[in-house]
Amino acid sequence: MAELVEPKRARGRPRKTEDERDDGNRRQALISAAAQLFHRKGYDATSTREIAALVGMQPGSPFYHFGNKQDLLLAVMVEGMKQAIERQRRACARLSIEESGREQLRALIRNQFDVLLGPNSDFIPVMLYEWRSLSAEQRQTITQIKDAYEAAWIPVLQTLHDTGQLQAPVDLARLMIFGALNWAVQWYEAPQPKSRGTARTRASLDELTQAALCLFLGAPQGFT
Amino acid sequence: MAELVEPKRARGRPRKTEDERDDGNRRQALISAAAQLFHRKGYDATSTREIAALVGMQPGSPFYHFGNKQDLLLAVMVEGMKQAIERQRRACARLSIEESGREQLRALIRNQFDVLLGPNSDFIPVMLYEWRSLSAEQRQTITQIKDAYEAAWIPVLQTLHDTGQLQAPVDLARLMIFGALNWAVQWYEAPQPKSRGTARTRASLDELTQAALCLFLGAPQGFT
DNA sequence: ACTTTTACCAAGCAAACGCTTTGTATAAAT
DNA sequence: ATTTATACAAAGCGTTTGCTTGGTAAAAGT
Repeated sequence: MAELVEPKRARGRPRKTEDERDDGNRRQALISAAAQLFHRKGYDATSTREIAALVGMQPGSPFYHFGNKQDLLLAVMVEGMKQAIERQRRACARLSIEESGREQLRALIRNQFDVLLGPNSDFIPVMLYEWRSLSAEQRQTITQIKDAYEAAWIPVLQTLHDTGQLQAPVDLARLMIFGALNWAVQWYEAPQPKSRGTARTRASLDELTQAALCLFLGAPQGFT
Repeated sequence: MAELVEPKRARGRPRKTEDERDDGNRRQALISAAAQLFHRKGYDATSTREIAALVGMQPGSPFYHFGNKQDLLLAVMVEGMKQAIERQRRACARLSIEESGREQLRALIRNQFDVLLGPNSDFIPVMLYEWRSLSAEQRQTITQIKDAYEAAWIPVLQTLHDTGQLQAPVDLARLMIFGALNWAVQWYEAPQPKSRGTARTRASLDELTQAALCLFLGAPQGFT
């Protein structure tokens, strides 16, 4: 957090070798700061001045890295989806081959909760709740990326539907399941690790995952 | 729609009899216009000038009826919840006594979709997606009203849980169910009544309700 | 007849906003 | 040694914003 403000970073032209180098970690700092503020206060209620201040820049400087405020918003979303897709890919790859449909769905749901509520989770909530502020073509861009992310869910839900574990139509089920999960950013508060007198215990992400599975598929049971 | 702009309404002091009169339909027009614009463009992206223009007022005039922009937002939400609670009350009252838990939930879900997506449905989406723009005390106000609205769901879900039709914990189930339903405002498009060549048929609110019931409770079945 | 209250209009103020422009220190490339 | 591209700082421009102020026509009350 303090690291973002202080370092008075290296200047001058970095080596732009054929693999195109590390490509500006100040730019990345702007994206992170923007994600944080967009998440906490919303896109319209966040000024570019605040974002600049959070990374220790002057008010006009972010516009060297981004053409305008909208482009910065798009960058936040693209960055978030890049991470989410990569994590989903790994979560699916971890599953042993021919795992049950229920366990496949569990892995997808758990990953979604992680992306929504886990550490470093400012990006995706911004994408979910601020996409109205994008231009039409920007919307098209992230819609494509989002479709690619959601595509992984369809075969899993189809299998569950075919085996009778999921009764609702697959396309509507997908939309409603995403709703149930995505809505958690509105109410979820992470459990405190060790506090003395907090009244109620807060649910962990594993408990949320379990509850979601029960809600959509019912209690675990043998084969039909 | 044209009615809002034209009439150059009656002036002068209305009779403030002991039942306090009809209380300003110009004020109501402002609330409706604000709901419409807040829903379409968001709170921050809507200026008070636009709201004034939509009802045919000058830029400063809304501030005669509302102390500030936030108060107008709160009025939109309170108005929406008032309607929603009244409709929910009527929907529950229509049910015959000792109806099954499943049918009670169906009535609640159907009403929720109506409130979210039916005609005159600008108010509640504004409440769901713009409550961050309220002050702390305003948030408290609508939280109380919302809790009263959601309270009707708890005994129904508890019954379904006790009879084994709903396996997930009641409190988490409630949150996730509301998520699944509320999220529909992000993707739902009403079905066109009579068009020639629209590719896919869009789901009706009844179909959505049926799909939601199947998703949460599974296929309908006899008694355990 | 007169006073009061309502419901605005007309005009504008101060602050904040996104963004542009100009200048400059630094470091890589030549 | 010189050039060139980077990564900003500094200043500010024009517009939009929420909101205020002062005035006023007309209905309602006395």
